[in-house]
Amino acid sequence: MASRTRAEALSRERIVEAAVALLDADGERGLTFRTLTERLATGPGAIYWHVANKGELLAAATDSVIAGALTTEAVGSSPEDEIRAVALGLFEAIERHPWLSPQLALQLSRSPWGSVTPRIFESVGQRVSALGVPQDTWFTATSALVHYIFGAAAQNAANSRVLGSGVDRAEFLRAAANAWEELDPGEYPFLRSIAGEARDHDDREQFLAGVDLILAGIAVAGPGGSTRP
Amino acid sequence: MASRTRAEALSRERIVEAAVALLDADGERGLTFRTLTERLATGPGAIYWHVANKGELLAAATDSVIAGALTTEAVGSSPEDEIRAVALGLFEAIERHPWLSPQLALQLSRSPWGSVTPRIFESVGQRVSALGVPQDTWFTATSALVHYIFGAAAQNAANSRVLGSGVDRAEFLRAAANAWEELDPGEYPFLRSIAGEARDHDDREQFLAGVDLILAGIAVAGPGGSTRP
DNA sequence: ACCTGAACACCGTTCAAGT
DNA sequence: ACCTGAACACCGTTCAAGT
Repeated sequence: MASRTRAEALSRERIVEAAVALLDADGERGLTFRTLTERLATGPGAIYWHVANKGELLAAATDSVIAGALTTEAVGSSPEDEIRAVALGLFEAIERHPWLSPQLALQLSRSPWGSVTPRIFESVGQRVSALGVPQDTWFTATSALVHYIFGAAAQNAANSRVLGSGVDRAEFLRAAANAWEELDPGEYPFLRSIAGEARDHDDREQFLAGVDLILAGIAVAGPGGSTRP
Repeated sequence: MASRTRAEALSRERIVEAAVALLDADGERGLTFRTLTERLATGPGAIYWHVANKGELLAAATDSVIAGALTTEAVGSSPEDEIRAVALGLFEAIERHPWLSPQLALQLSRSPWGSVTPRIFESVGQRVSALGVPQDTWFTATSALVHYIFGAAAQNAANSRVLGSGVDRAEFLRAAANAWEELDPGEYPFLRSIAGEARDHDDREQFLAGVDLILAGIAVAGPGGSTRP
């Protein structure tokens, strides 16, 4: 214990930084107060002096990574392109840090007024408000975009996690498609029908197609108000 | 212990049923093997005979509730109306069982090829394929709808959970809107601008507006292919 | 085949005590 | 003000033993 050199004074930032490293290395089960104290060469009490509990620590780790992903915004020519860039930035952040997706969902479902969700809503919402559609559609449009980004990125992260563990991508997609094709035709006609096209698709391309679909909806639903009869 | 009447033989269904009841009563922290064995008047070993581990139990509980929500489909006149009905059914299931939303996100991000996600994709996707848009847009369209449903419902469930604990709805919305209005105008111009309209809105109405927005996008993006230049 | 229940390894958190 | 580290309550899971 005395042999371990203490780098510098403990701080909230250093703790969050270490937490992110542990999460990146081993997922959520990799982050415990035991592993954290070992890495920081302290006791649990020291961490509790800077952080209220584990939930707050996870929230802070999530917030830190998301903030980083949102600041690297490529300035696009159009609001649409900027929205695509922000969406892709979040998509890639979740791909790099797969533990983010359950965590984002937890933040969303536990305290949507926390710091992470507002940050993302603000970033997307600013571009939505620049699209030139009526203000009363801004919130709905932003919601649709943000929720789609979270969900699609989560699903993609799950795939790449499997792929990360030494599985061939083509083989994985083939296996998944085959599994879908072997579903009961009476019960799962839809999944069977799209199994073929799932076999060879580009994840990023597919993701952006969804963003574009929602952008198209915003453009058409905007001027005319609701499309519902 | 001997005083407790054992209702009938233990089974996977009885265990899942008890798990749902515990989750409904106290959320995810309400379900432990201690509370479960007490409720079922057995030991942990008995439960492990029917269920592999806690993760599988949570997945089974989620699957059971979702299956119930999907079978109560109102047969609508148009595919659009049926999609709205399915969406609203899921929305209300998540509202009734708030523990569903983190759980659905977890299922999605851990094993999208599990039983819950395919079930929902199938139900929505069947209606999407009946919309008359080209087949190569089906998957994207279904993804956008499903992810939006999950995300928006999660956010709504978080709100109603706060409201459930004896907080007045109007007061809550006012407090949230006020909090948004007090954000740094330089950093959060968008959230500030929509704070007013958040003050009085109907949750279900708002949710369906998002579904309609995506439906509009499907209709317009469908025939012409991608809208991206 | 199905169930019992003590035991195990591990976890988040607390707190009196130090500096 | 900040840190130490033993201790506590609780958790999921196992397994030899029963029926």
